[in-house]
Amino acid sequence: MKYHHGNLKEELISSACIVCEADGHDRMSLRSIAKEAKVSQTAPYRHFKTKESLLAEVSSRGFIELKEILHNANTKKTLSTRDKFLEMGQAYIEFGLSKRNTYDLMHSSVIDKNQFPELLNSAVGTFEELVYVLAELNPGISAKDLDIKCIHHWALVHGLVGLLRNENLDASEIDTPAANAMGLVRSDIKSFLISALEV
Amino acid sequence: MKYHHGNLKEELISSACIVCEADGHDRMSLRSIAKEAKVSQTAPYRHFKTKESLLAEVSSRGFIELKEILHNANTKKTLSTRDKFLEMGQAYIEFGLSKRNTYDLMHSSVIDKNQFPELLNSAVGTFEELVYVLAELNPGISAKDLDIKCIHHWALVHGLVGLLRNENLDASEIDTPAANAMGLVRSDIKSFLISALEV
DNA sequence: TAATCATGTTAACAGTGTCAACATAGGATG
DNA sequence: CATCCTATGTTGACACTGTTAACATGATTA
Repeated sequence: MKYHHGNLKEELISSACIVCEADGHDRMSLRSIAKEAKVSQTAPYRHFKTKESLLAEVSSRGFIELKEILHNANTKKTLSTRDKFLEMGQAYIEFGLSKRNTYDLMHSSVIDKNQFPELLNSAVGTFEELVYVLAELNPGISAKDLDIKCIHHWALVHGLVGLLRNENLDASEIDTPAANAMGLVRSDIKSFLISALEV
Repeated sequence: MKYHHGNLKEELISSACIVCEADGHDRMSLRSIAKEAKVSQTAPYRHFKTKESLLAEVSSRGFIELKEILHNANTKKTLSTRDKFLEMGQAYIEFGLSKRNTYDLMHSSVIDKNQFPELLNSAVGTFEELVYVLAELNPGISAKDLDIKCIHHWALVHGLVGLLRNENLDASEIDTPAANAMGLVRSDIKSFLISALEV
């Protein structure tokens, strides 16, 4: 039983990633993940100033993973630019729905991104993938219009994730226009994207 | 000093609404709002089974207020249908940005909406305002297409709020495409809506 | 008047983030 | 090699949290 762990910081982060996704970031306690690493409850404070800064690391990794996913969609060589774009949209939504709690953390206000420059970088970096493909899709577009188009499409998929995630009406216990529409979109996200993005 | 408060439930709710908006729902403690009402820390449990159920009430009121705001925008008699629609979009975004923390709570996953039928009703009820104006704007549209259009536009404004809220880059401390675009859109939301909604 | 019941209180529990004070190990320096 | 420094661990404590159980009060109702 050695006194020093050797790889504690990394283990805490990856453990936090797992717990956050499994239980939600608000249900994750610093003490519990310290215990999981077989380490005292205050050991994490040697590596993270606060709980928030550990969560910032988790969030940052989420953005990095999302960026990779988008990048993969954007570099499928067999696809046309338009299809790459659609693929990215689907990939984004899939990430938001499958990594639900992590996605939640990434857009949560419990972390002040301005306090964590690295996180801020990861977050805005994700944006770049969208810029690339939209530039390719709209040759000759002005920088300003390109930026606005990015916001437009990003907002759309981000908003859709929010709606599909929060209004979990797929249990179809209630019968309202909102529930019906949600189910409709969910069952065929690609068609929705084609009509909404008008590409 | 009377033993019974008389109007505790209502006071707790309105107090919770204020604190939630001021500090964020995660920083609100049941004890602090009990103290504010000059009542013991366990008194709230006579009116709310858990803290979550008090937050559900706050969230529900948020949806009701939002619905009213949208309804007001939708019933400005001097406006054309198209302008009413734009007004609603702006009003939605304005609500999301000004009642930031309340909006956060409304879309937070700390409350399981399925456990609070009244909250669920308030939430989906907000959707209806959008249905009305879009139906008027698209005469003869099929029910299915109408639903999908609603999702589309709702997702757009909801997503935009999320982006503008989370990536608080208006301090312009960093200079990236994302930050620039965000500032651009923020400074003229109406123009953005016109181009994005293509109305 | 007497009983019931909604609504308050106090005391306690387990759990939380965080800090101060101390312990240990391993690498740098003489 | 001996010594010190620093990074990294531990223990104990503090104030705070949500929540429950047991008890008190006062208004309504039989």
